[in-house]
Amino acid sequence: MSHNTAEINRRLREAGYRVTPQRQLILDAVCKLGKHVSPDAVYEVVRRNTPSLSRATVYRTLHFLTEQRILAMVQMSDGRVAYEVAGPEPHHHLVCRTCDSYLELPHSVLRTFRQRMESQYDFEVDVSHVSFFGHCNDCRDTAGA
Amino acid sequence: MSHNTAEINRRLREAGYRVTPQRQLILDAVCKLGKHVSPDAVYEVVRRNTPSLSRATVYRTLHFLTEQRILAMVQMSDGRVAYEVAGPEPHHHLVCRTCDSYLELPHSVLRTFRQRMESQYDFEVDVSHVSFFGHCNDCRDTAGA
DNA sequence: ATATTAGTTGCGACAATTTGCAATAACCAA
DNA sequence: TTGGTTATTGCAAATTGTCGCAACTAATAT
Repeated sequence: MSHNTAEINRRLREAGYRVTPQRQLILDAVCKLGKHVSPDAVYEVVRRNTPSLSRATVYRTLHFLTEQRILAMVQMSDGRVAYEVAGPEPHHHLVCRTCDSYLELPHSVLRTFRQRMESQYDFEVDVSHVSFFGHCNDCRDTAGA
Repeated sequence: MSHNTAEINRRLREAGYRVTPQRQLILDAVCKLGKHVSPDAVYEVVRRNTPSLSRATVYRTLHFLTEQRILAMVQMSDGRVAYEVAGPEPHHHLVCRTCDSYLELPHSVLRTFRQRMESQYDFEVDVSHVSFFGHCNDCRDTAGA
């Protein structure tokens, strides 16, 4: 269990939201499945114990937990999204378009970029969990261009 | 008309592709609709003149013209994509999560970032038309956080 | 002009995700 | 513990985007 259930529940209730069995099941599933979990994978896991839990609830809950910064959403190269438990420090991803593997970047790599956008464009960039796409060392030779 | 039809047609034919009425209609529609056009908006426009033109063709053609670098694909904040006629120089976007407006950034802002990823991680970042999300000057006050 | 051939299209089915709405149940107060 | 309020769920339908395949047609050579 890589998340503090009691702490999370308190946060949700304080913000006026409810702690439901569905939300706990879905969070546990993401947690158990590890990094870059697809909505469908979550659905498959939770439905084993709770067949009545609907797909719509999975999607809505993943969004909700992301808004609450309990989960983080990661863009994959095919346009779909995956989720992971949000650590204390946000980080970024280099996602390979060919093999879908990824590297994690420290949050700091975008610090100066963010400051520049701030001062030059008055635009506040959301720099948590940005995905960059391209080709990893193994795939760049075969990928052409 | 912000694109050179004859030049584009020549490029396509030289690469072994065909210039079809559907492709021309779709390109004209993107052109006419301006920047950040959704696939559905394109579909609605072209079907007025050519009701038989299918949704699948719109999606396939937008992808195709993007691969040919005649169009550029832009990620919007809700995860969907929009298209625009690709200028000679690629550029990036700062997209506001609240009002969906956007600012354009010169291609050069990511040059050093790209070089850093290259040398530190052996990862070749695709830096054409990257979208960053956040809040523009008008929306940041009301957006909280 | 006509035939050839291979790139494209349209259709229908499918997969992925979102949304409206009525029923349910978490939370809080009494 | 009970009741009221309202956030949340489940269902089903609607959206959005993809895919396989047979029919079609743009481009080229004859």
